[in-house]
Amino acid sequence: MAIHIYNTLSGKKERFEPLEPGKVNMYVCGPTVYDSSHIGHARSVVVFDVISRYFKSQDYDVTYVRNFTDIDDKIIDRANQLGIDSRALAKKYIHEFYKDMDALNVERASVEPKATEHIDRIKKIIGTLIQKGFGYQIDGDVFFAVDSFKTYGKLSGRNLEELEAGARVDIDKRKRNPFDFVLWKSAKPGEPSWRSPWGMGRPGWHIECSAMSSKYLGESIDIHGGGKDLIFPHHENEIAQSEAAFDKPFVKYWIHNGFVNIDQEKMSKSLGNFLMIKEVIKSYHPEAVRLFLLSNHYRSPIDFTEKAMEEATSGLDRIYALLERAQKKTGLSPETSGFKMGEYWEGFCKSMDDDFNTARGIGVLFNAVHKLNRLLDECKNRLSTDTRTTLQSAYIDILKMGNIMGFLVETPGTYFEDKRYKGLERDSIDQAIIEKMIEERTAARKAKDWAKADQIRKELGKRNIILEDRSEGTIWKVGR
RNA sequence: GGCGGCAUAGCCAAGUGGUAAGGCAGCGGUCUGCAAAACCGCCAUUCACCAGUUCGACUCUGGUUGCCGCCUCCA
Repeated sequence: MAIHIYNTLSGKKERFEPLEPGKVNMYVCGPTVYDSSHIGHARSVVVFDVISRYFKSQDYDVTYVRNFTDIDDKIIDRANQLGIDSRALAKKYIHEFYKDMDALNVERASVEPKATEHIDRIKKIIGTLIQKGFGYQIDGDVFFAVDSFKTYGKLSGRNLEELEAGARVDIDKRKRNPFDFVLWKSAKPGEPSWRSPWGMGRPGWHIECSAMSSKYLGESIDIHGGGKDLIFPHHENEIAQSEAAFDKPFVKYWIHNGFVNIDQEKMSKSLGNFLMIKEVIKSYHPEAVRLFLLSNHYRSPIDFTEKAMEEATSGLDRIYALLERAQKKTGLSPETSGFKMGEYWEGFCKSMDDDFNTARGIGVLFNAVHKLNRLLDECKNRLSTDTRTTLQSAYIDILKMGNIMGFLVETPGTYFEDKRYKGLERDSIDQAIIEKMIEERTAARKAKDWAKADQIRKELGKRNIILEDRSEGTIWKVGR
């Protein structure tokens, strides 16, 4: 079964055939580091993290490049505002990005290059573009002439005439065409700058990706990704630059993820409703965030709401509860090596092969959870060899699916313990008191003093403590 | 104005030209001292609306309505 990908360039799902068999070269636009990362960044990064993991699981040799834009107008503006050095600002937010993404269990990309470390290569490409007649210099600025690139607009499905009709771009009279974009920008006094044949300046936004992508992955690559908003103009401009400079198709498959809305509204500066990752993971388990982000198809918009997050949390609890139950009852081990993947893994792969349909994949995961719970209910005492094999197979499938989607990495014990601890902290509850009350209740139950037992449970309920009487003993958890 | 997307049960959400995955919530039951958890059963004769193609469409085509995104920095 081959992987099929929706390619923005063709507007269709296409069978994935890498340029070089068995290898995947993938470039994803990373953040401009002038502020903390928000939940929208999380979606993009998580989606491509899962795509990369899935390719690896299908035995592809993946080279994944995700850049940092660490020189840019916004960074300079913000740094000036704060009265600090723009390099220090960039460094700070790169550090924060890693902190957030580590918390979300995002794997590091193969290469994570920074624009400022590739200035020479950027200048070289700009030189080539000027020499080939695609770029022109005015004062200290260098522009790309969109009219010189015949297929300009092929990614976003626009043409220059249409664009001009509804033009709302800033009018720079020096440009030959309003849509010409800057390759090299002259520096104002005090701004970070590099020496160049066109004077002191810095790279334009788009050119860095052409430079870094070609350096680490080659002049033609398999996959280039990013948020939907990057299609125009950023990715359109990247195509123009790269193809004009190298005379080769730049990217075979373009993948774009949809937005995250907050309570049905787009995150925007005017609404001030940017939801930062560091804030979200204070309230919700990072794995629940991943489960939530992957519960819709990556191209669809997804609405971040408290309700949706609570549902994701319930779902995650359900899976961990099953894993715990399975381990305790049967001694199934999380060791996956040496076991063949079963029907659920197969179903999961089928979903993933269809344009990385994680939403369907999660359905398969819950089917497996359900099946295991049922089997565990049915055989209360002894397990037949057949049942055991079935159990082990489904169990490993679940872990493997979790591994691709980047959750279920904790042991159930740790997961629930951590959850209790956080709940206690949040509600300022004293654990010793809770446990003492539970002991009293256990004694009352032993004495068949149901009235007292129920009274204690009621008391605990008032403190948001929920009990479960299991055969091995009573366990407790903190409610939401 | 141009380009693109979406409309599936109370909510979220997959989906194939052949008759609607999954999750959350709800209801009935099993289990339990009672609960909780888990399990069993129920929960869209119907997929915005109207035409058309077809033996047959939620799935294809055309139109209508509604919502959203991009076109300006943005994941």
